[in-house]
Amino acid sequence: MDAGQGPAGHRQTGQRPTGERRTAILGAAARLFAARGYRGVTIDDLGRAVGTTGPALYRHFPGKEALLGEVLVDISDRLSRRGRELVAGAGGPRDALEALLRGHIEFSLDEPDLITVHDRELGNLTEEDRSRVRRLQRGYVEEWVGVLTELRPASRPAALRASVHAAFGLLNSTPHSRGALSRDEMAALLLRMGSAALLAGDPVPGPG
Amino acid sequence: MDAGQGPAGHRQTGQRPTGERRTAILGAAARLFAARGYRGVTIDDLGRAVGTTGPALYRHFPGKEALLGEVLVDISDRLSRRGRELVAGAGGPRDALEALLRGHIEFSLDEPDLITVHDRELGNLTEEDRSRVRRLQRGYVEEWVGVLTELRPASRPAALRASVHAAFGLLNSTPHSRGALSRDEMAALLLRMGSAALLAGDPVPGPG
DNA sequence: GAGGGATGTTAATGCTCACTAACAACAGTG
DNA sequence: CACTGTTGTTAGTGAGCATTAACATCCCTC
Repeated sequence: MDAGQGPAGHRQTGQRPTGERRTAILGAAARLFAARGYRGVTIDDLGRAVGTTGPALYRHFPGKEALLGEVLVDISDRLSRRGRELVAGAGGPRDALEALLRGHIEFSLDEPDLITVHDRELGNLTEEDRSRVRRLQRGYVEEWVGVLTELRPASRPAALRASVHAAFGLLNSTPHSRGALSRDEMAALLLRMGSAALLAGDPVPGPG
Repeated sequence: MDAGQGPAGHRQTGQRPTGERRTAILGAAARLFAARGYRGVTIDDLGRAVGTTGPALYRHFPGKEALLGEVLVDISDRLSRRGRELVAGAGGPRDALEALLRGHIEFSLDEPDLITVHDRELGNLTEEDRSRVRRLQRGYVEEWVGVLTELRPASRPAALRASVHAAFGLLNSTPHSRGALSRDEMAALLLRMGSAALLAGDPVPGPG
């Protein structure tokens, strides 16, 4: 039915297996937006970062806003999808919580740029992209809230949601403490702290 | 030696007791920078927010950058000064930690705008302002680290520092969970979570 | 080897915005 | 009431920047 290739049917030199440039631009965008903010990065900066000039970007994306949109939707999508999978595959709420913590920590240690951009740049999105990202974020939060509901039945949903946001703040702090600890030490520390914080939400922690 | 008034020797109508306009501009700057980011706010926005036009701002500040500088230095200064006082007035490390937590929570609930701007806009500062802010922030962090050192003698300084940054992330999450809980409920929740997180830093929490 | 699509390049274009100029109002002081 | 300093106002001015136009390449297909 078709030639079996993606939208751009190139090969041979191995330079463009499919959308390599596109992916490179998205990566550079995440990195630069994290470092200098959306408004602090110009089209020319982005082009230069991937070895072309600025306007070449318009061959791959309709504009700067769309670029940011794609980056943010991608992060939110990966986080929420991962959360759903982890919870589904866990044995019980305790297991699920640890899996969520480990998953989020892995993400924040591997991709601090994406974490940084994640809710710093919501305001620069199209109305449509913004609501997409918000919906995905809400879904991810509710995944955590669902697990916490089983572990802290005495807490109201509003308190659980606030707890989850607070835990995200804790877990996402890695961009602020770069390099002091090894990756494994940092992961272990965040796991202990995050776990303790989330389970400390109830005024009376012991059994009902 | 002088007329006994500030730099602007006005009164009578009661409109400008001293630098009222100046203070209003700083407040508007904090609010608008928090909402839309430094680059997303124009001089005209700032003027309009305080009932004048944009260029009037230059009668009070040398430029937009100086405005941001003053806001950030002010926050950092208040936080670190407060931290020093609280620790000095505490009975022991346990007391001091609780005082630091309560103080920081109060600040973040009372001035979410300042918290939001605090480390989001460091990159837009003059080199000089940036290093001033960094020095103040470091002092504040070290205040916390000093207290934690007594409570968790088994932890290395790097781990303590990372713990403190993580706790700040947790405590500063309030802008993300607005209005769901009452102020007092939120304060209590953050105190429990922050305390648990900071004391959970050691692999083995018990004595020796 | 001509046609065509994908991808780049350089040169506009037009808007936004920080900052400056030139001028006005006004209060307190001699 | 002239004098002066403070604070505003309305028009520039010039730089930066996203986007578009017009024009090259290159590769693949026929």
